[in-house]
Amino acid sequence: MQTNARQISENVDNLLRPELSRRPAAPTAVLPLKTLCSSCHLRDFCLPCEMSGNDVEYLDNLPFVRSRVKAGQILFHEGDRFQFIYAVRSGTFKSCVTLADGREQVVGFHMNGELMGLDGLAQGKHASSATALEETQVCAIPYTHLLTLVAGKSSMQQVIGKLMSREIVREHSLMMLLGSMNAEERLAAFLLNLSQRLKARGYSASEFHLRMSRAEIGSYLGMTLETVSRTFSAFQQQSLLEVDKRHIRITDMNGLTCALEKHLH
Amino acid sequence: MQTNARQISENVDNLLRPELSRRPAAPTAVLPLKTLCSSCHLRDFCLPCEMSGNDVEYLDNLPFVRSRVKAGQILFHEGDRFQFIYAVRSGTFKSCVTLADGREQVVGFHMNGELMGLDGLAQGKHASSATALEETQVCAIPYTHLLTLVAGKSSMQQVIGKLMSREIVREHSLMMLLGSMNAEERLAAFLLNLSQRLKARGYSASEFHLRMSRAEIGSYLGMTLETVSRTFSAFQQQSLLEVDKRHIRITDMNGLTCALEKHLH
DNA sequence: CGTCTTTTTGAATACTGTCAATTTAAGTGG
DNA sequence: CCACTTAAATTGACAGTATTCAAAAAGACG
Repeated sequence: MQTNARQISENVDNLLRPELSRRPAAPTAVLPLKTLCSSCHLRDFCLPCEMSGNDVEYLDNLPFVRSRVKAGQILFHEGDRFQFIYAVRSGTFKSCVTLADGREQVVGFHMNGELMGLDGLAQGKHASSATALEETQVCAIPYTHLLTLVAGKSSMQQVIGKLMSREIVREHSLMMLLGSMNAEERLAAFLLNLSQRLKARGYSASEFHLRMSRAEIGSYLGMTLETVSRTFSAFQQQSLLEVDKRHIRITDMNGLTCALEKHLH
Repeated sequence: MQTNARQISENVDNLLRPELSRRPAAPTAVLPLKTLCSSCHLRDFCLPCEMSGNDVEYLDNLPFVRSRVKAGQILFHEGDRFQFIYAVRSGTFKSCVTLADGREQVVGFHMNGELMGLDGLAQGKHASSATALEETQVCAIPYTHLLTLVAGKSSMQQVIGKLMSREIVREHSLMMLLGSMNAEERLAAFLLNLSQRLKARGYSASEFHLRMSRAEIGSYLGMTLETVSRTFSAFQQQSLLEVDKRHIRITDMNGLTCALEKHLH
């Protein structure tokens, strides 16, 4: 499972600061091709979002590195030194926190254009780990470079603050979900959220493939994998979904939305 | 319950920008006394924490305003325009998010030195509300002023990022709690966290008064007020605590810590 | 083609929620 | 100061939802 994750992280690091490099970078892990933020097809979802055109071109001076992470590999571990924030270019990640006794909790799923690693700033160490759920590509953005780049540019400083704040808001919703929803509401909220994010990226809102296992969904939603499976079956019986393993087709979007508010009489 | 909260917020605003004031500021709500960050007794917990001495003195130029909020009053509502971040000077707040159907979830309790309102940056509107649980005092720090003040001072920019990141990390723990702990573990985690924060502020770690109701604790921990009450009784029977309504005495700190890990065999 | 993992489903259990009654504390007003 | 009202907390009985344990089916992979 968790193979050369640190290796990759080091490779990214080494490319950025070759003078510190001890080992040659693994060519399979790093894509030397430089894509500029200003011309990136993800610029409306990623770091550049909410920036003015000028600011985005300013971002092009950022020495970030694109890197591949294969399914099951870990991009960064809990406790790793915080150096980069990562933007997902393609594929899906999960981020997890681990309890002393080994219990693991999925705290987020991340798809293209979304940022990971912002929780590392607090302690200078990552507070969660990020694992690829499929073949993925990420941009590793060196945080200190980003800081110096935006110094003085208050419009750009704001953007980073906003992105962190957005993460706080996102976690609020998840706490709401975990704290006061039943199994059906949780899964409905999860699917509708996924649907929206896919739609915003130009994919179908009603038909998609889950990149995560029942166990991972369960960990994220605070329930067991069996309950996740049963709830999928229940939705199918209510003719809200068609489920075939990880392939989902939402046949009654309104009905699913109602399942979110079913709790009240 | 929720009386002149917006009023107070406006008063703070008006004091800072008197040219916009329509109504005189309520003198009971605002304390004109200026306390400097550099000489504040909370500087090690609040905004100045992790700043160098020079930077803290720089903070003294910040035109923040101290304000009183009485028990039950709301400092800011969900959806209010984001202008200030608030630092608790004394007393306790809860912050809540509300679902469309009216369900409310407590997402945090805040005591002296802790910041509130950072979630408002994302949308320019507060994503949660803050309600005083007792007689309180807060410093209202105008965010745009703070931004201009730290512009160019990268060491100070960092601090704001760290504070937001810390909030993300804090919410991770709560998600862990809500997602994978049972009632006893949740209450134990809550009490131990409270105990630590009180201790850090020079109060007793083992004996304290809860400022929040059973219902508020329950909302925060994702359980009903009855279960909270029963779990308090259970801890009392296990001789971990002595409970008298809201007065708590932890008689077996180790035992309580063990209750956090009881879930494993 | 066999092994391993993932998913589904069933049955029994356990935990927490719901409903209800009681106690205690805290105000309120005559 | 006391009767009255209201709110908060405790406790019991019961119901319901989700978990646990177990088994079987369906893919995925070498």
